[in-house]
Amino acid sequence: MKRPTIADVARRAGVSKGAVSYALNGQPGVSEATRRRILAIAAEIGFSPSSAARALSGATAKAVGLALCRPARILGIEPFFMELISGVEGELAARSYALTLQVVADQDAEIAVYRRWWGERRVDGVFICDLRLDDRRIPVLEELQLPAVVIGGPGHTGSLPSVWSDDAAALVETVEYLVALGHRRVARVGGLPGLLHTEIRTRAFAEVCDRLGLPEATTVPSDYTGEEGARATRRLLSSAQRPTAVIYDNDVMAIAGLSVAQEMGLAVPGDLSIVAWDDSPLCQLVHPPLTALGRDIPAYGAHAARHLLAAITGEQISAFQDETAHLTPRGSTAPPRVR
Amino acid sequence: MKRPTIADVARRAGVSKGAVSYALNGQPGVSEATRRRILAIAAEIGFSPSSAARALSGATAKAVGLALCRPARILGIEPFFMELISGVEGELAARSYALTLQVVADQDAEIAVYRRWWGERRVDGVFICDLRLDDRRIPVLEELQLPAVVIGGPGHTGSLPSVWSDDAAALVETVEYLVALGHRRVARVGGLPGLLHTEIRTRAFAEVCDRLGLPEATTVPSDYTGEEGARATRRLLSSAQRPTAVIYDNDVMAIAGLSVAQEMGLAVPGDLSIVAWDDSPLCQLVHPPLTALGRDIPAYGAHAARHLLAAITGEQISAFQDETAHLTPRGSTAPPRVR
DNA sequence: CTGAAAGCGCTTACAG
DNA sequence: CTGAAAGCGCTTACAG
Repeated sequence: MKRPTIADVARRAGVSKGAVSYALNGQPGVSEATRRRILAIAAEIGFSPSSAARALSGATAKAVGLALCRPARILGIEPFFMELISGVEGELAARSYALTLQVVADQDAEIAVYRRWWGERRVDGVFICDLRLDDRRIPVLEELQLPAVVIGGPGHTGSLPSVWSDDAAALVETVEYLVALGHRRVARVGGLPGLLHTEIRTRAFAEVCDRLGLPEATTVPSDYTGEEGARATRRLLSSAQRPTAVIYDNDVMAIAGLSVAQEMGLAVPGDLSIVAWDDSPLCQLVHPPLTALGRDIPAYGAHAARHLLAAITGEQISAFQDETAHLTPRGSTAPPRVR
Repeated sequence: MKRPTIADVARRAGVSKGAVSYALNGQPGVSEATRRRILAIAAEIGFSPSSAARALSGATAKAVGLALCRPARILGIEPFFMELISGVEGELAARSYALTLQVVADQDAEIAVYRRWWGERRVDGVFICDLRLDDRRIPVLEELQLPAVVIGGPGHTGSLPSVWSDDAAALVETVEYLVALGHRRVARVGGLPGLLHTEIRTRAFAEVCDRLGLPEATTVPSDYTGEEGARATRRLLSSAQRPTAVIYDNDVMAIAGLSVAQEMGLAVPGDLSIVAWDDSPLCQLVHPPLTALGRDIPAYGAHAARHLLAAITGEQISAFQDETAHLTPRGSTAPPRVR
């Protein structure tokens, strides 16, 4: 089947190709009646302008890029990215933008992808995830002047705009809640060290514990997998002064921690309270259901997409603060049992 | 920063644009020495050919499309798609193909996306997931002659090639295993009705139960969510002749079923054995760990990608049978406790 | 082996 | 308001 071109539409409408282009793009230069007729014909013969031709003649590629740098098993098990993508897509689809996805092995590969996309003019802009301290991607994107929105922060984004959520505040709220329940020995199983949001949470945890006069604010670093979450939990629960509450940096580790507690004969929440960051449906599937820090991730993605599209059209945008995660208490937290 | 074009490379190399094109694409027409020099210069100034220009001049778009038709919360919670995408990406990246992802609301929207992609020449081919009986997407893709690979089957793919796994065989193996353990009342919580693989499993379940002389092979339809899995489980466990073993069509429903059993005071596996289809890391996070039917999903995606790329280059390909899921027995299955 | 040129399908000033 | 034409950056026959 032959793809219809703008010339086919022009011929059938009895106008020039230029007129068709104006009509399609909502530009002045054609009468309203002609525009209607052209649009009707285009729809009738199933015409969509060639994205290549459009991109080549100076218009935009109508595509944005997302490079993800996580191994397959972590990517699969964390609902975060798919929920984010769903939200991004909603916003993009409304403007007929495509999302180009690439899974990369490391930061060098990711930077190479950005350079290639830029050279190929394949995307009009990109999202940056998993921001790091001194992130090497930032200066590259600044140099290329490729529109970009950082999903994360605050700060450490160079001159790039960002969409972020106040993790420090959410963590403080959580610790204060646990302390209000009567907990004094609170520990944390953290995400990958080096990621900005991990560091922000770690610092906030240390500060709030210090402020509230809690003994030692232990953060055990981990990598978001269930295995590591389980191992970290065993270590914490085997110590002489074991914690009565643990905060996990994602839901999968929290579920693994719950299993470990049960396997070690500790009652949840009687002997151990558990809080999960990222409130996915998984948290409500286990027994007891997990108290969790949640927020609307698809909406977060939608905001990021909206800002990226604005940046592409040349609007001057800066940092946007998304909602702060809120705590939903469920069965996994309670006052510590007196021993 | 200005993007380098083929003309920049040609100028610096002192050759024509045509020569640069030949050198870049490994075509004859330039000497080996010249080719090397051109490639070195291209690398030096960071030149990547414009994908738009390339696509416009008759070459391929160097992109394939994947449209996903599931709501955000299901998309997020099922590791399947992200694992599939990871595998697809590995194969695509090796050939510098991009993956264009689109989340759609329903089949009509999905079909519209295919027509648009085709008209825009945005992709060279597409993957089709979640095959249905009498799938309306098949004739559209045949009509458009857009290269496509169906991820699913066997059969019901019209003239399109497919990559599939023998779900019927896996289900039979599972039921036979449960019967060998001594189970007689086996039930199943199925996936979305209408999806081909759901129907294949349902039919295989009915047949094997009949062959082995088991009483009534009940399949309760569901939708892959934990809530529905829990509800279906409550219904099954509340019946007079409750099953002693349940097979779930995904891991999330199985985990929900485990919670329901515990909430109803039934021991797993003593009173109830549980088998999950899709052996994600989640299955090992719960207590007891779930016996599961698993296979290598990233590899499945890689095979699909390899076949799609072959179809795009015009190779004649047909159906490819991937490995059959195999059962990994864990703590959630055992002989039924005598009552 | 190399160079000059046409053409892919659009967009967008520029005349009418 | 409309038409003719240049140009985006490649690929690929066609001459030399």
